[in-house]
Amino acid sequence: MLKKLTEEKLSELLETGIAEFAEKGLDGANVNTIAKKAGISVGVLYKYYENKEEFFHACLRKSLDILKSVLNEVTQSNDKLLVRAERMIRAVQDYSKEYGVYIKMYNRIASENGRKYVSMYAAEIESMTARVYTEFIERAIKDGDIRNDINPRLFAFFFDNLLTMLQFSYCCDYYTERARVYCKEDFDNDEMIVSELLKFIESAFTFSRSEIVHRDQM
Amino acid sequence: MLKKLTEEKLSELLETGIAEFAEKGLDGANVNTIAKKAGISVGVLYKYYENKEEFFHACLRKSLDILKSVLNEVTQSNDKLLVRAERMIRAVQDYSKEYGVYIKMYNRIASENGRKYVSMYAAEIESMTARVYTEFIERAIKDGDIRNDINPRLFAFFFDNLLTMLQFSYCCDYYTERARVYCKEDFDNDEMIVSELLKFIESAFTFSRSEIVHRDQM
DNA sequence: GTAAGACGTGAATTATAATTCACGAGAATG
DNA sequence: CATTCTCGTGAATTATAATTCACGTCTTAC
Repeated sequence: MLKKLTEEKLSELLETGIAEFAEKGLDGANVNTIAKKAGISVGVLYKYYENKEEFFHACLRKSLDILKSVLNEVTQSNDKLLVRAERMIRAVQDYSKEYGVYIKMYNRIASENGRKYVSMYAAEIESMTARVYTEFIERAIKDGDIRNDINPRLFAFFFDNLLTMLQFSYCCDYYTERARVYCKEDFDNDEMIVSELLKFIESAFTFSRSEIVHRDQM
Repeated sequence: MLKKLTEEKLSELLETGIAEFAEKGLDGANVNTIAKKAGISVGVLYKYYENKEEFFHACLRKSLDILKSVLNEVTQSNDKLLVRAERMIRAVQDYSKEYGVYIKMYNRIASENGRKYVSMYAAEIESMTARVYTEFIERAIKDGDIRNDINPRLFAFFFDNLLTMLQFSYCCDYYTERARVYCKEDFDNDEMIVSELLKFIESAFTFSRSEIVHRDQM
């Protein structure tokens, strides 16, 4: 059973690795199994990658690059904050099926502890979104689109926290179950999620305490 | 080097296990190492636990029980939502040092995939908070303390998402780095975090769009 | 068409770590 | 005080999975 050379086999190998690592983690996944599933021999895997960990990092990198490019696409726009927020929420929903494994990979490094590379990845990955969100919020404040009594960096942080958890909820077993515990059948109702989350975010960003007429005082 | 019997040695063993599993995960941690660190022999560990996985579950259970009891304590109160929210945020800050390992353990099952027990744990752990938060929001709506145009379960979900991410940010390497990327030095300013997060939550819960006077239109 | 070089193969090797067990040592029973 | 029973010890065993390498096939250059 001899194949010629490898071309997009390499890509397939990475995809197989991603699937396995996403499911079992760096320590849990088995290199021999990955090679077999990818239809190549272990030997050649080691021709391309020094060792298991290096291979893992290659898988991780590919995952993150894909996520970054998707994010980049979704982030590009000059719309108002809430319009962008809605676009992003919908993107999370739409891409969760297709890019679920990559999100799982993201979730995996995110739960690694005590490894030097963790904070490297964090800095790399989060810097982009942090900058984008923060700048956007700053601009929105300057333009008078949203309240001006907030710390843009922190609000960007909270905003991303909500989106991140939403991603996990759609893609990772535990978080999916958790979301179902909270939301019951509404979790399957994409429109409901969009509108309620937008409502939540909109209020947080739009209003300043002092100018409010409390509904319950009507 | 012969000890008598084991008493709170068992507890120490669990704590040692928790520390290791929290750091390296089920697959990454080494049973022999754990036993050695706990000052007992591997053999006796296997007298008490069928195998590594069962031991892991014992560690997990202990972690979760502790977290649940802390949560229970913090959750108990008849105060208004925002007062409770503030108490919870502060609790997250205060307990993050002391209970950091348990949160890491929580983070670990949360990032496990494709294991039957994951959804069991999720249902068990999240049910409690989901019920508490949801009921509380429902009551607040009925009492007219907060807006009534929201889905209580979803808002409870979003609220817990924010708290969960805050916990992770204080306890888990990746999330800490991520928080720092977003918040810079403000992440060390506990009061700042409390007040901004409260501001974020307060608006989300308190105001309904139609009754707002936009500040930027002044 | 053939010899050298390049590359993939997968069984064999090795490393690591889970699990066992023959051996005391102390406690309990008589 | 002897006997038995209980329980901990840690080196030895075994299981699992990472890594290697002797071999074969294909490619290419002449």
